Amino acid sequence: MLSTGRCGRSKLVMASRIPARDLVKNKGLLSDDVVAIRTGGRVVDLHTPVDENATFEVIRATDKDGIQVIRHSTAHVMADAVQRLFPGTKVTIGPAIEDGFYYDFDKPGPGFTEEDLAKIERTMLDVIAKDTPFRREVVSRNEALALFEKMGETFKVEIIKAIPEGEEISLYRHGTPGKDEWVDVCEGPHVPSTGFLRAVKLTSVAGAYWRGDERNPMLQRIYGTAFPSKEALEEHLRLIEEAKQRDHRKLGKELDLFFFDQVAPAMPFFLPRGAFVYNRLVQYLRDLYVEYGYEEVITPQAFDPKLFRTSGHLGNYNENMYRLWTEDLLEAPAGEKGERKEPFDLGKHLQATSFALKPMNCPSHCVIFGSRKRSYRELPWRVADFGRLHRYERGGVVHGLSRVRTFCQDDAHIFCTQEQVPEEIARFLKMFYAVYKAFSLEKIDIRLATRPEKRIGSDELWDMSEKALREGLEQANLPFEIAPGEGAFYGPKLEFHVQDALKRSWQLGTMQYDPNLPERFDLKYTGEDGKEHRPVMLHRAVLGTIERFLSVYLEHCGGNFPTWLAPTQAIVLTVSEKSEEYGRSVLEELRSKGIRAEADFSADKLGAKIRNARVFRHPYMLVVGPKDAEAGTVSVRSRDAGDLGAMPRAELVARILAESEPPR
RNA sequence: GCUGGCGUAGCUCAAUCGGUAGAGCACCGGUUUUGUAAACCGGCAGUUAGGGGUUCAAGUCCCCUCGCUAGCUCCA
Repeated sequence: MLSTGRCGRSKLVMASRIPARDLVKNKGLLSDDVVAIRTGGRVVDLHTPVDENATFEVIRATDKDGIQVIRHSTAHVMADAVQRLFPGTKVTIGPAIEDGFYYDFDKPGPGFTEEDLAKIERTMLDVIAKDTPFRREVVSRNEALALFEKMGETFKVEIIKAIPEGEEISLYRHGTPGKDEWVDVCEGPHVPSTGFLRAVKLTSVAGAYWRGDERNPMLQRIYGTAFPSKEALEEHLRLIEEAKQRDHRKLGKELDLFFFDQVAPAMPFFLPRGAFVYNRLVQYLRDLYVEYGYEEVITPQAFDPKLFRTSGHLGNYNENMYRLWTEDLLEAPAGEKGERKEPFDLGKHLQATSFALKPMNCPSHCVIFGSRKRSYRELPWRVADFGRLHRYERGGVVHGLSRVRTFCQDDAHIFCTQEQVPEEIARFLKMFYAVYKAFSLEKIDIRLATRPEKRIGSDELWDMSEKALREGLEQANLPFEIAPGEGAFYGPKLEFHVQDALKRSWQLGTMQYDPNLPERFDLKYTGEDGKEHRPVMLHRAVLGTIERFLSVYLEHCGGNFPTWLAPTQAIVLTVSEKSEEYGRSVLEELRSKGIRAEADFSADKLGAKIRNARVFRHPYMLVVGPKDAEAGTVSVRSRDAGDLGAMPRAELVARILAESEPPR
């Protein structure tokens, strides 16, 4: 079930086929760590019959594909253990995933508990200890259906029925035949025997919909992971622990950056230190906007719902919009001659009239564009907006700063001609890469998301828009992948997937091609030919939202903001209260030079002050005592470089100022 | 929204079977005057998220609401 590979020619060439194991053995390549081979473009395990003359390469337990084989095999062992411990539980699917595997179960009664996981894990270890081989068997569709119908495995029956006619159906068994054998319909591949599974761990349990559709019944999903060795598993668990330590919600509290309160669910309160970082990010972008030719506007917060009816958002995204009512809306408007045919429906009336908090900036920018006659000479017009947006996100999806109900995008729209699109994309990409380099986020994968099934606009229009984005990428000479059907309903988009220090990938910035809004707002410019033309609109954001970017960046840098972004760049620590006067003069000098400095003049011992300062991860700690006062120095301890020794005050000031601008 | 889990002082966490709500940090006061990762003493701090119920007795058991959380679904 790893993938839906094809194997339609098995009947014709049976005579010359041998198990992959024999093929590997014949070539003298069989060793303990071989779990599968790659041949004819697919991965098959050692149980699978292959052409005896096939060319192949071996896949070892430590190879990427080998680990997938191990994980999927572990999923089988887990399902075996679950069905043994919880009779009546039905199996569904159990694929290998990025960090491990899962298996979805239909369990009668209550779900699995943490204690259940421990029990299941122990039973799995028993199965592994018995080291029985995985056995592969090819059966007919009817044999497979009969077997799983008899077992009452209704989900498996559904899966078998969905396998296309003519495709080979294989079963995999492990355990002792006639005794404790376990069978699953499965395409493989699997490891040779259960004993190959040396390092397994169940991690969590959660609900998941059958076939990923929320209209379907919810199943119980158990997540686990497996590695070729105990050491690799431990390293993985260590990384998870590290990620927990860097969780931006934890760092936000520790560093006094932001917090949440029940009075405004999923809406962050930025404290002074967090607000500084937030504003510094915005300032950074504003500076780049000067360089890249953007103009910033400020637009209203709340709008007559007519605006969103024009844009098409009302109706489609009604349930995600915050609406405002005012006292006067609660009364029925006076009808014509005081007579009304239908009773007053307050709900409908409010829906029609109450203002909406803007969930995006684009409609306002269309209003601005359309507010007067425009010339082709004005294009491309790049209009930026740091407006506050609100979206009522469903309860289960909000998460720290990464998914909130009020946020700010580093939003801009580019109104231009069709011909200008590739050039604009290239220009955006240049800025995008400059920004991410400045944050040392340098591994970026680009995906071109193309037309989805549910969409508006003609195929010709989509052909043109997708071509424009593609040409932009090609012009910038950047590699990209296609994400078929992943585009927005109104146009294709570029997604930027950014990898952080812990090798996790995040989608942050975006660029979207939108031929829809200019149409709906009937936007026009006068061309060189004196005639009216429809402009094209590009939506784009570099960071995405400030909030989400901050969550990713916090975890990326572990709270160690670079000097240019740190809310406090240096903290003065006096050795004793006797040095307060000198410390104060250092503090004032730094501040007078525009350095963000603080001081700890408390009666704590120096060790305690250093410890406190380290918790806040200030880039510089400046120890001052009688010796420094005497020499006019500060003893500098750098967060990143350690003890730098005594330094003249002017030298320190120069050093910090040199680090106070973002890298370019 | 769905399936689980959780909610105790500003923070991190205790509280046995349903039997007097407690500790460290932070904060406030005092002692100490310190040279590179936590000095010492004392004090303040709680409608145990909110509401209802069971019970002689509820932080603990049951129900509802709110919030958080792991996933699922969603993300214009």
